[in-house]
This record gives sequence, structure tokens and C-alpha cells, in this order.
Amino acid sequence: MSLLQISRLDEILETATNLFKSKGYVGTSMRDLADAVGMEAGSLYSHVDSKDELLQHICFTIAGRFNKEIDLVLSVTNCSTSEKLESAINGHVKVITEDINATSVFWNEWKYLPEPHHSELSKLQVVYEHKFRSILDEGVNSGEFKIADTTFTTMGILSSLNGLQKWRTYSMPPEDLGSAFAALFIKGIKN
Amino acid sequence: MSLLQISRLDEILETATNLFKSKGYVGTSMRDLADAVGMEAGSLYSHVDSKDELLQHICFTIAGRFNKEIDLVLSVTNCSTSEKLESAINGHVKVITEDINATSVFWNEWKYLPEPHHSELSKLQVVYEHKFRSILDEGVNSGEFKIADTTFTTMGILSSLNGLQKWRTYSMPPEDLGSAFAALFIKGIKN
DNA sequence: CCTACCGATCGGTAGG
DNA sequence: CCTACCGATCGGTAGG
Repeated sequence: MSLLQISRLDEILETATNLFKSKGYVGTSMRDLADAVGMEAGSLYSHVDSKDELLQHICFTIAGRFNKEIDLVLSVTNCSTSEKLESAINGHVKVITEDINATSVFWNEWKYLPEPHHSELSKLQVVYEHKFRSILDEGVNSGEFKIADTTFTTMGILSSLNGLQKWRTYSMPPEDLGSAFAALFIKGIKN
Repeated sequence: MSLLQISRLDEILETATNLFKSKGYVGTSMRDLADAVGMEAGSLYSHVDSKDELLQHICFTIAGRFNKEIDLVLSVTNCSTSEKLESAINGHVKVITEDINATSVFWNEWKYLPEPHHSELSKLQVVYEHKFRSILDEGVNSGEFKIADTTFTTMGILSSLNGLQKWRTYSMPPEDLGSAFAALFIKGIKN
């Protein structure tokens, strides 16, 4: 029983995520959040220390998931670089689609994090991009890929995937999106 | 002289754009804006009717530029579809890089527009995406492109370009970005 | 978890 | 374009 039970704090975090996504972090008041979970504004502070803390938790949870996924991909050795890239893209898409609200907050609201959290998260993002780029570099070195500027291509691919959080609808099941992105970037659209 | 003169309203709009970009629309107060242009908060209202109006102006200006660029591309007939796609990508990138702050506000803050403006802008975005997709459809019909899902590919390409507003740095001059994106999507990275 | 409240700040207005 | 101000709301706290 208790393993399946959702704690009050978890409920507050999930509700905050939904509100931050739809109204923005600054546009969501602690009273909005209190109303949504069914308590008074002041009572929230027996569960969390501050509004900032909620945003911190959401952003670092998502950043952690992104880095965990890419580390998993980089630890595999017996596969082609194309397969590795497809795995990395699939992992990235999985993090986004499995919690679209939290990912949305992560990307659109992290600028409101106070220091030192803002700088810490920025570093995590840079580390992630470097890991992702290392796959492209590996493919260039092995002759499997032809890429003039791996930094540009890394950002181009990641931007495309991250845009998912703003799509109104998907034209395919979420689990197919990763492979579709991989095919687009690896083969291109030229016949 | 007067043709080169920047009106007080233009100065307010440009300053508001910069503030909305860095602090967000909700996170920017009319007092922040007043300080930045060197007047008192109440005085702003002799130039604008409301805070909303500033956001409206920024968002609809950018949406107008995007649609103007794509209409220009669609009016050209004597070129291949690949060339047409590259032109569309170049036009899109041009709008972004020529006014990165305004484009950033357009994408990240338009959700705060009150109705009916929010719905109007949403329609403009859908119209733009349809126009862009028509280029891909044309390429598929002529056999020039091989695309399983043009809706997906349209969103994938546009998401990638729109991500530009969040890039910390460019690894190439802004005017080269469009062609680099076009090459990435048309040819892919496979050697 | 509630009641009652704090000082600060919000978008916007009246009158000059 | 300024001064002075409006009611509303903000994040957060004290005491129970």
C-alpha cells in the first residue's frame, strides 16, 4: 500500500508542474497552487521552503534524466555510430514524452532559477550537449558520418527534439517519434 | 532627419522587447520598463494603453514577418523544390536572427496574450506551418523528396530552426545558418 | 494544516 | 511627462 501511495509533497510537485507549464512560473502564485491541491496558501510552507524550491526540483529532475539516458547510450560499445545516435535520440525523446509538462517547465522556466542553481543547471546542459556531440564526432572519425560542423549539427538535432514540447499534436505514436527523428537526420529527405 | 528619428514609442517597444526576453512578460513590471526608458511608471500610459498591447505588437510583428517571407518563397515558380525549401529555411532563419529578442518573446511569451489575440496568433502559426508543409508535399509529389510524414517533417524542421533563439553561441556567421540547416535536412549526415 | 497578517509590489488612473 | 494614489495580489511568516 504505502509503496503505491502518493505523498502530499508529490501531489504538490505534480500540480505545480502543471500550473508552471500552463501559466508560467512567475504567473503561478502560491495561492493558485494551494487552491489546486486544496489547502490554504500558508499551509504549503509546511511542505516546501519556498516557491523556488519547486522549480529547482522540477528542473534538476529532468536534467538528471537526460544525462542518465545519454550515459547509458555512451556505455554501449558493440554497435554502429548510427545505432548509437538513434539510441541517444530515442532516449532524449523518451524523457520529453514521458513527462511533457516537467520537460516544458525545464526548458521554458529554468531562467528563473536563483543562483547558484541557475549556473549549475547551465553546466549540466553544456555537459549533456558535449556528450551528445561526442557521438557525432565518433561517426565523423570513423567515416560513418559526413558533418562539416558537429557543434552546429548537435544543436540543430537537439533543438528539433526539444521543440516537441510545443507541438500541438503528434502525427504518430510517441514511441515512434525517436526513430522518425533519427531517420530524418541520418538520411535526410532527398530521394 | 525625421526619417532616422526613433520615436519614443519605438524606444519603449524595443526596451520592452529586451526586458520581456530576459525577465519574461509576467516578470517584467511597467516600473522596470519605465526605469529602463527613463520615465515614471504612470507616464508610460501616455504612449501605450496597456502592458498587453506591448506584447501584442511584438508578437504580431514577428508573425507577420514569418508569413511575408514564406509568401515570397511560394510566389517563385522557376526553381527546384530543394531550392524552394532552402529559400524558405533561409527566410525563417533571417526573421529569427534579424531580431532575436523579438522572436524569442514571440515564441516564449505569446501564451500570455489575452483573447481574441491569442487565438488569432495561433491561427497565423497554423497557416504558416501549412504553407511550409506545402513545399515538402510538392517535393514528394514530384519525386524530389522522400518523406513518410510531411507533417512530422515540417514540425521537425521548424522546431530545429526555432531552437536558434536559445542557442548560446553560433559556430558560424548568422547568414550561413540557413544553408547549413537546409543541407542538414536535405542530405542528412550519413556519408 | 488554518487564521490572520506582514511589507512589497503589481497594472493602471486622476489631475495637473 | 510627473505626483500621488487606487484596490488587488504577491511570497512568506507567526502562532496555534
